[in-house]
Order: sequence, then C-alpha cells, then structure tokens
Amino acid sequence: MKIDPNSAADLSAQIASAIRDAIVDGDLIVNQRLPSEAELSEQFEVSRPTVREALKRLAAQSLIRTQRGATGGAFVNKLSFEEAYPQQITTSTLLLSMNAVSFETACEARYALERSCAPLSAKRRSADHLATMRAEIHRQSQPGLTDEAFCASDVAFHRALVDGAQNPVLSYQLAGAVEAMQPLMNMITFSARDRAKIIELHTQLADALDAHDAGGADAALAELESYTTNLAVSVMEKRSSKA
Amino acid sequence: MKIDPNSAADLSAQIASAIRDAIVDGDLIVNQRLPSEAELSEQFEVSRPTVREALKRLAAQSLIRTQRGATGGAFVNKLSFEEAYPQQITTSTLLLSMNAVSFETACEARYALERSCAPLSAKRRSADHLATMRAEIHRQSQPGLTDEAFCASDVAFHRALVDGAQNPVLSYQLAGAVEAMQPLMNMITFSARDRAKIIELHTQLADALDAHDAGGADAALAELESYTTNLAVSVMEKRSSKA
DNA sequence: CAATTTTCATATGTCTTACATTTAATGTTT
DNA sequence: AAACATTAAATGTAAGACATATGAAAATTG
Repeated sequence: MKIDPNSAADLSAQIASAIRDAIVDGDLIVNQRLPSEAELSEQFEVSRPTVREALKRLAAQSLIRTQRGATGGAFVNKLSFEEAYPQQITTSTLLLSMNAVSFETACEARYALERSCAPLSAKRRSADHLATMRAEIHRQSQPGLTDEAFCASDVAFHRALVDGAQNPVLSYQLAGAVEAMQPLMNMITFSARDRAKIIELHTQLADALDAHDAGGADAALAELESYTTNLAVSVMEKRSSKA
Repeated sequence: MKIDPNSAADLSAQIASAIRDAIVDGDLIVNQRLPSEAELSEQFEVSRPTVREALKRLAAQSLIRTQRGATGGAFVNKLSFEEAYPQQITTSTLLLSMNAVSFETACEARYALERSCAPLSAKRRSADHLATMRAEIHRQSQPGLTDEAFCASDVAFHRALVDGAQNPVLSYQLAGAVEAMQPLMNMITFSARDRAKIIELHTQLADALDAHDAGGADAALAELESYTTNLAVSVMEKRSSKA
C-alpha cells in the first residue's frame, strides 16, 4: 500500500483508493481492524487530517466503520445488502434526474427487469410477499389517496413482487430501478379510471403469483408496462399542449 | 440545511447528509457551486476540517467535484452513467464476496437480468455490438488462453449483449451483476470441452441477435445458464471430494 | 492599442498542535 | 467480591498556518 506524492490526485483520494483495493483484493478481510489514524499517517507519510479524509471517503461507501474509545478504530465493514440498498437507490435516482432519461427508457428498463423476476417469483414467493402485495392493492383502492402515496404504494407492491424471487442479488439490483422510477411517476396525475385499471392489473398479477402461474404474471406485467407507457405519453402531451 | 450537534452521528456525516438531501431534492442543481469551505464552516458552525470530511464523503459518491484556485470550490457533479459504473461494480463485487452468495444465486440473477435484455438487444443491437461479440468469441477460441482471460472475455461478450439493448439504465444495472460474477467464475477451471460448448452457445446467441431473433437468443441464454450452473456444480463437487 | 507578462486575491490541499469525548481495561477502595 | 475511580488509547473536533493552483485584474511591453 504505497502512494505517489507526485500524482495529480489528492493524497486522501490516493490513500482511500489504496485501502479500497486492499479490501476488494481480500488483503483486508471483514471485521479486520485497520491501523490507527496515527499509524496510517506514519505509514503513508501524511498528516492525520489527510488520513481522516481518506477514511471518510471509505466510510461513505460503507467499506469501513469506525468506533471510538479504547479498543476503537476503523474496521473493514461487512457490506450487507440492506446497507447497499439506499446507496443504490440514491445513485439510480440521481442518474435518472441528471441525465434526462425519458420516462419510456426508465419504464422499459424497469419492466424488463421486473419481468425477469416474475417467473422466479411465481415459483418461490412466500405467503408474506403475497400478503404485502394484497395490502398494497387495498391501499391503492382507497379514495382520497394522493398521487404521491399511490405511487409509493405502487413501488412497495413491485418491490414485494421482486423480493418474491427470493434472490438477494436480484432484489438489490432491482431496488434501484424500481425506486428510482418513483420521482418520474410522481409527475403523472392518475385519474380514478387509471387507478382502477392499474389496480385490476395488480390484482391479476397477484392472482397469477398466487397460482404459481409464471405466464399469467408475465402477461399482466406486459400489459401494465404498455398501459403505464401510454398513460405517461398522453399526460405529457396534454401538459405540453396546455403550456 | 441545519444539523443537530447533539445527535449521535458524526458532524461530518450529518453535514454530508444535509447537502446530499439538498442535491437529491433539487435544492442544489447540477454545476451549482457550493459555498466555500470557510463559508460552510460558518453556516454549520463547525471547523473547516469537519466540513472537508463531509465534502470528501460526498466526493466519494461522485455527488460533488472540487476545483482549486481562484474560481474553484465544490460543485454539484452531474452524475454520469460512466462514473457510476465502477462504483456499482465494486459494490456488487463486495456484496457477493462478503455475503457468501452461492454461485447458483449469482448465476440465476445474472441470467435472469440478461434474458430481460435479450429481446431488446435482438431488436436494437448495432453492428458494433455484434462485432464486439464476434471478436470476443474469436478470442475465447484461442488456445492457451488462461481461465481468467477466458472469463474476462466472457464478461465483455455479455456486456456487449446488454449494451445492445441501447438502454443506459439497463446497462448500468446489469454492469454490476455481470462484472461481479467474474471473481466467482474465475474459481472454475474450464476444460477445452467446456470452452467449446460455451463458444458454440455464444455463437448461437450472436447469430440470433444478428437475425433479430429474440426467441433464439433467449433459448441460447437459457441453455448457457443451465450449462454454466451444472459446470459449476460439478467443479465444486470434484473439488470437495479431493479435499 | 493590443498582446503579453506580472501581480494578486481566493480557494482548496496539507500540516501541526491541541483539546474533547468515548470506551474498555486496569487499579483501588470498601 | 463488587463497586467505583483512574487511566490509556483511540476517534472526533477545533484553530491556525502554510503550500499550491488558478483565474482575473493590473502592469508592462512591443
């Protein structure tokens, strides 16, 4: 673990990079304690604030955690799926909003990914997942629900569907795609009629999973995708004609 | 943007969180300059090193970039897909290695996601994507190729397939899943016979995309998945019986 | 006057030192 | 032996200084 003081990059970035590589390469293993800040500053021949900046960079990526006190220090963190979710969601959300990704593109990606989960979810979903989906459907049918709440419930419904596949890797990857869609969806006004149609398709989807019917689930998702896409298109058109 | 000095969390974490929220909520827009470190330390009533630690946290997530000099400072960064890839790949890789995700689970996720891209890729792939895939197939058939290089080429092949869907959101999400598989795949020894079979299926896949044949592509991927999974199982069995 | 060079102000990058706070281990007293 | 006090080690925070990069304004020059 050495750094080049003549490099263009910041020292703290170089140090963070060196430690990150050590973690990825397995030279530092989970729960292993890193040298203290004072020791690291000696090893890298930099000051303690510089070392601290490097450690904060790693902490921001959940690669390490720090503990104060006598036996404290920086420890290689066991990155859990639960910890990684929010990061993934924040990044995905910003990617969509900052890169002017069209609703169509985001929607296409989301449903493509979801449809890849559907067969697995039809096979493995637990009663719990089904119950969550039914509960969200029920919430969606409540009158007086704001559009934001309707969309949030939609997200929860679809996450239950994805989680039903019982594959943490899929759930992690999908979390970003599904959650990041919400800000885009929030821009849509759902009429009572739209909601009824969506709820109908959600019910169809839940029924299919209930019956372990992969084909039925896929069909419902396909219809949901085209309905959502068309809805977005017509909403955008109305809005632009008014403006 | 205020912080609670009595909170359990570090001040730098709180400050980073406050600024991050401002960015996500759109209160700070792309390329907007943040106040200088000195100004931020006044606003938040903390010292400059603390502010710097907060900014480094944000920089580690590519949410800001900093520039030295007279007109320098910290700017809200336009998060690009290109920038987000490595993060996503690092995180995915660590998630797999630190959570003892089985080869089966990772493989299932990867192929499920890839199969969701296949129909889109069959429709939209460019000549460039096809060329990349053919080139990788050619590389894979070279004798004397190490297992690591074979796996790396496999990853490149599959990324070209995914990119063929021409959906940046899909490419981003899949990058993690596909690349993170490589360390797991590197643990497998591929016999000449295995390689021949895989190359045959890759060719079949490329041919299907060439012919815009979504069904053929899906079939090839399905076969590839089951072949890969069985291969891994038998390799693991051999290894455990030897040990 | 235009082009070039110099100066200068500003901001981040880094170092040094100091003190505060947390925490577990150690020692002391009852 | 148990409760309490002490201590040492580590991170968290602060303050001030200097180094360095950089754009803009000022001075100089052809």
